Amino acid sequence: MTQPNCSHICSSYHQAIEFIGKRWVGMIIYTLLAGPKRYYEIHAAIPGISDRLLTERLNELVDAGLINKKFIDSSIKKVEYELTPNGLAFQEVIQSIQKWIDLCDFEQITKK
Amino acid sequence: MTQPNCSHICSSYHQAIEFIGKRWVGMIIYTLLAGPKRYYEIHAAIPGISDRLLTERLNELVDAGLINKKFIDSSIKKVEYELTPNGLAFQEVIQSIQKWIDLCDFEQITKK
DNA sequence: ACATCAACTTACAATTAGTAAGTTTTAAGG
DNA sequence: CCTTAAAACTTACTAATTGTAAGTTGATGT
Repeated sequence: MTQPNCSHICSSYHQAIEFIGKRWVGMIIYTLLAGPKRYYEIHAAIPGISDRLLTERLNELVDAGLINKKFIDSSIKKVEYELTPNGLAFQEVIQSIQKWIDLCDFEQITKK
Repeated sequence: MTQPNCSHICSSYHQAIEFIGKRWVGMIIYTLLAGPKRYYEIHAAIPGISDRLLTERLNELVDAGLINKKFIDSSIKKVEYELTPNGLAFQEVIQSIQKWIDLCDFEQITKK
């Protein structure tokens, strides 16, 4: 599977995992799996995230094509975010992470 | 799937994705899927990682129970790292990430 | 005995994240 | 309408994490 000096697959995997591993990205996508949400709803659903980082991560996710930003009633202050097909497809990654957590009792891992 | 105010599953998922999302963690596990490796071999297989962070991440992964550290010939300077069963199980997460990358043409996403 | 290599450490600079306060539209109440 | 408040950001600044580069320690090889 892995060549000593890794190439195409390895480097795109590297890029991908560093991108989706950026702080809060996983949680934001997870939250939007339940359907489109307003900015303040996402904020409320993710305890601990700050305005600054939420805005930044949302913009990055929009740039990456995983999220769409919609202005409701063409108003600047009524925004809705929703997953694109690529963002939705990420659900399967989340499910495999959840399976892995169950399998290896992750709570115990982080409680040391 | 997701309740408005997320609970047990959500928070362990959060912990898990923040942990595996820490810089280089994904790459280190990926590299060790090919079998046990010496410190310098892991270092060589992951372009860009520094000594400092490699040591730090390896220690964290050992603490989390995803990697075993073995001293060869009981020498301090001959070390081998290998995945534990929990670490190995992470392979399925990696595979789902790779499927997702193929599906959504990730190269294009990061090249903006 | 000397140089070299593996596996770290340490010190410090640069980047990224967290905190808190301020802005600007929009909507709602009196 | 005039004021207040909320949504969706910005900005300025502090704290934490990462990157860089050099140094340390204990084998190994010649």
